[in-house]
Amino acid sequence: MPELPEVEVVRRGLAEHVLGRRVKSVEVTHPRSVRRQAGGAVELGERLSGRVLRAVRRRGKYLWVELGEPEDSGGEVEAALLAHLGMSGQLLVQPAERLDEKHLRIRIRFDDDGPELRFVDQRTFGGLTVTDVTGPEALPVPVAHIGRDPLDPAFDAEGAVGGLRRRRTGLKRALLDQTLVSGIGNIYADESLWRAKLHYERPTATLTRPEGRRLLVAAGEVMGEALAAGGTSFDALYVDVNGDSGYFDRALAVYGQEDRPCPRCGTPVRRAPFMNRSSFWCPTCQPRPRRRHV
DNA sequence: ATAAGTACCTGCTGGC
DNA sequence: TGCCAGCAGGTACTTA
Repeated sequence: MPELPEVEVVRRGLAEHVLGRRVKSVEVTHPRSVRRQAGGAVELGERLSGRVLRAVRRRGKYLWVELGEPEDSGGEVEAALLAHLGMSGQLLVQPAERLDEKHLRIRIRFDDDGPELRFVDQRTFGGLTVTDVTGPEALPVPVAHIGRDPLDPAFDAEGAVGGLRRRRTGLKRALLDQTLVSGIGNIYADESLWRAKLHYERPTATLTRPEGRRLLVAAGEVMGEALAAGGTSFDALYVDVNGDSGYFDRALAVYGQEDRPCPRCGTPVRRAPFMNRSSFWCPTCQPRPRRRHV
């Protein structure tokens, strides 16, 4: 469910509501939500309790909160609370007296007895872990292999174009692979390809440099616009930390728009199965590539 | 080494 | 009305 814009909305919400707060206790109500944590629920609680939540950071769809001590004032960070929302994860800031959500998986209480942080996740593909951070950028270990995303000021677009052209696969598969460019999921892949007028099965090896630049610019634009709209929500599964939905779904050109007119040319949008999901595209603006030599 | 297939979950919708 | 197949925003592991 959540792709970069939705995760960034959550990041901003956390920055607003949990920074500087000291964790009192952690309650795990579903083991799968901590399956990536060495030592499971016990170790998560031990590594989190007593720590103060510092900066909230994000790369692609990964989100983490740097952990500090009550007395320190922003020295070296060695650990972080890492979150991935998977397909249906939510991080909610809720008053303690609020009734538990049906799919509440992890609850984090704070010393100040203010609103608690809840991880709610219907499908349990997401999870929380406390991990060490590594390298000059202090990235959590599981994030070290994730590429920068198009909204990162240090994103290297030329490098990413070169990387795309070196792959031997289809364009959309390459966009969904988070190692080259991160943050793009099924919705924004289709929207980016539509903006750049490229077919999702275009072989990456035949992509020209200008086409590659166009695609990455489109990806940055569409995700930036979605962020400004508060993200995309089709239903209550994607919400910000206050439980509110975004409204970028109204601006989607092709995703979920089968048989509706392409906003650019009016041709009915098509849908086809792709990687156990769906791809949506305009057959006029994004013609299927003719088989050509590389 | 890279790319593709499969597994992991719950809940909702639509067709029969 | 009920049942079941199909589908949903993602990643990680295995296999070729």
